[in-house]
Amino acid sequence: MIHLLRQHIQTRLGNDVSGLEDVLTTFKERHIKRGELVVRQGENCDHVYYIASGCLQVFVYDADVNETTRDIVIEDNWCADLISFGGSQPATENIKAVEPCILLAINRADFYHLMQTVPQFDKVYRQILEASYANSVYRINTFVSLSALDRIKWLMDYRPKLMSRLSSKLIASYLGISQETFSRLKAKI
Amino acid sequence: MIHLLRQHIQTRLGNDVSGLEDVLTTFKERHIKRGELVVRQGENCDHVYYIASGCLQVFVYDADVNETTRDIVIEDNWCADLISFGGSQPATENIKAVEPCILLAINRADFYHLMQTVPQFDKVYRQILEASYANSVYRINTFVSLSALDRIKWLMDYRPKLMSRLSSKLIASYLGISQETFSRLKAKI
DNA sequence: AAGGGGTGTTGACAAATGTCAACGTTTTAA
DNA sequence: TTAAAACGTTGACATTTGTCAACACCCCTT
Repeated sequence: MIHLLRQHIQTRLGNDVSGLEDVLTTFKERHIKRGELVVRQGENCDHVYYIASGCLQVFVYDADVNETTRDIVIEDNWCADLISFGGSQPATENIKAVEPCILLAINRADFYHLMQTVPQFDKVYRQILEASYANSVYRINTFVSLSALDRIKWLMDYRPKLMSRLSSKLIASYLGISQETFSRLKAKI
Repeated sequence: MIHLLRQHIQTRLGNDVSGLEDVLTTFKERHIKRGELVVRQGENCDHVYYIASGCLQVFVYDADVNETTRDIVIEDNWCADLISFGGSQPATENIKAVEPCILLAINRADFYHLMQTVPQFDKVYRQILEASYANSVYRINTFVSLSALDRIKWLMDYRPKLMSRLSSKLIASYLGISQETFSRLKAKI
């Protein structure tokens, strides 16, 4: 699965990335079953994951112990509790495989080693951060400016893959509405 | 006002930042009146701003042309449409001074020049990104997991300064609720 | 001092969304 | 393969939140 990561990086930084093979060999392949937790709230998130295949849910529990989904991340993207990873703090969120996943994982020590020894690697990290941030910005704007119905339409327009491949329950939680409301509003479109 | 920025950077990177004075002289001081727009949706955001004093509102318009507030940023923090700035794209958001502000601005060309010539400067940028991202994460989690009342309580606990110094109208828009609902729920606490 | 615009609060009502329950369907696990 | 569990939909009703209007208040400006 390393070839997917190689391609991911080359697409973004060009074909001439010095030290690329050193970077690639540092990642370990992990196979995760559907439903398995990759990061648990309260524990330290000391890896960053490249998703070679599958789909991860990033969530917290609300007052009634429902899972409320902050993000859904699919293959060819990065996922981690970056705040926990960067600050060596306990994770404030959980990360769960909602499909069987193949992840390429790098631990904190190796990560910082690469940051110092491979000049281009910090560009990789910056791009992960920028992409995660941009994603968050759009998401907040949907919450402050759109109704539930319009958030559904937004999701259909901008992340149509999610609608078809994930359970209604998960999508509803991602949109911040109940499963029943989601079912009813969907029928209206 | 440059001394505030110097202190901001030294607090985060230590007192021995090589090239720090080169960095500082690159910033231009801008005085902004209350109500003035710093960044306009559709135009390019080609500066990053350090807020020496005052307060900025980052917002978009909803379908009814109400301002819906994605973020509120106070002094000793950074503000920009980072997506527009980084990608040289039109800004998707507006930024407005909700108090008289003193900003320290750096334009894109100077910014990238510093990134290449001052080794530590990209750490500054990374910290801006990380802080912005962390802030977004918490904010999304309040929307997916909390009711309007609990979002108000969250704001009182985690950003109490905002409650006392900003108008109710602005806070309500930041919380994603109407002014009237905000007024009523406040009375319940 | 007087007028005007924005703000904050409150009431009455409407609209949106949540909760609980029921039921058929699909998926999972033994 | 079969039983159990989870899922998706729908109905009835409760709760939350929004909208519109009125009004008092404050801060401007003139």
